[in-house]
Amino acid sequence: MSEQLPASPALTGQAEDYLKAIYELEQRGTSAGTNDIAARLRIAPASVTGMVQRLARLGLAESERYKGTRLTEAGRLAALQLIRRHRIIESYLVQRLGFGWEHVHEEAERLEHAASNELIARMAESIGNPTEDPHGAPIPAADGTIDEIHLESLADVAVGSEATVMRMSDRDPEFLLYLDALGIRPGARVRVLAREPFDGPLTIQVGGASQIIGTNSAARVFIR
Amino acid sequence: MSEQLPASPALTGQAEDYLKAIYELEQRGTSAGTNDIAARLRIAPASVTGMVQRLARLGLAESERYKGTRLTEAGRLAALQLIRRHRIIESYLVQRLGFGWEHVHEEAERLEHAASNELIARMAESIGNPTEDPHGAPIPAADGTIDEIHLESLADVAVGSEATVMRMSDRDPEFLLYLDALGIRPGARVRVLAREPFDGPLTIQVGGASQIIGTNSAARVFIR
DNA sequence: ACTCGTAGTTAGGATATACTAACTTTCAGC
DNA sequence: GCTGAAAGTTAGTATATCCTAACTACGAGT
Repeated sequence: MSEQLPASPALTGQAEDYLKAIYELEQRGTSAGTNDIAARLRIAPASVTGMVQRLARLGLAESERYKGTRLTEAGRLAALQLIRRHRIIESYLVQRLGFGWEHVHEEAERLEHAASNELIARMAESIGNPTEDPHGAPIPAADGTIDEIHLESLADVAVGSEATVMRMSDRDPEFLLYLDALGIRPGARVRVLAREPFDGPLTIQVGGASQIIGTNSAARVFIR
Repeated sequence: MSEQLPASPALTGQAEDYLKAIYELEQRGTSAGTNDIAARLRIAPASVTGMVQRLARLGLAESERYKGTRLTEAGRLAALQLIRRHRIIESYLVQRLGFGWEHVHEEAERLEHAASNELIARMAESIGNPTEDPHGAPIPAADGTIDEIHLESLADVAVGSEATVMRMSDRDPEFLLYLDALGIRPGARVRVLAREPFDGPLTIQVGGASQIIGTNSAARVFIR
């Protein structure tokens, strides 16, 4: 009660960011290479090498020279705690403070390092302990349990079928605004009416309206 | 809307803390000496010298070698922005998330550096744009306007008179818990029934109950 | 199995903080 | 106006990040 630490005991915000980046890269299969991590955090690859070794020293990651980096169980836990904080903050900002879903990522990116466990617990409770954030991403439980499901993307839906929008990345405000304008958000039903040849754009039906969406965009929307 | 910076453009959290410390020291008359700042921030005096020079280079403070440090108008503004964030966060945590008033200082100390102006504005609005925080401290307006009033302390109240509790420091959870147990919080009416000689403890009446409080404690409670 | 291009690392430096130890100023009181 | 304690500064380090430039290792394709 009196000793609420921000997160893992004494990890810097930066180190936390690395853990999260590595976790997310591992998640999407792209085993976390130095360049991948660097790209994700928008820093130079040379900077990654050192931090990754530090994380290894702390027992949070394992890295073989010239091979990739993997999180240890401890590292995974720490990453999931951070992700939990991030997603609860996002949800809270949308539900209790009227933020648009396209803005909350940036805000959460900063707050996730400063919020105590108690604050997170209270925010979560205030919005009914949700299991998904506003972009459809699952929120890890306080003990690190999480339901990472593999979802197909809208780009892979067969012409004529219908799907439910489940999830999209939270990182790009412009993109989220675009999706919102199309009516594409978690829970929306989408029917693919047509697909142009040579990997061309899709014609889709969302909430009665017919829309065109490019392959790149469709590939970033996950459905079931 | 899209470019909400945390505070002053590109000040580190540490620099912000120095500004706040200097502001608060100036406020209580104690013109901000190197040792005063060091004590407030719990760092070595030697560390202060460098930062103070940096703040001077940034146009936020003026410091003469071996004399004290004063904020410039720009520094004062930046400090007030930070204080505004701090006090709004404290108020929000108490009113909307059920925190006890004794815990919010610590939490706000971290969040104040991470919260965007938009978040602060939304929090403030959610709780009706209060003008005082839970400890009775005035909340600066967004433009830096503030009502710093000099208040007398409970230790100075004449025996037999009654006063309204206005304010106390937010920094010491134990002390706040103690005050709370006595029924002393902003708005409470207190009557001084007796004062022991030689600067001795006061007997006070709060909400019907009669209590004893030491001079040190009474000196930290401000009334009108 | 050789050879590049890509991925990754090391070397060397910069910035922001903080610390301790040693030195310098100031100023209050004789 | 001297002097010693308190206040403040400088010097030298340390850590955590980050960067650029230069070098090395790996592995895919001939």
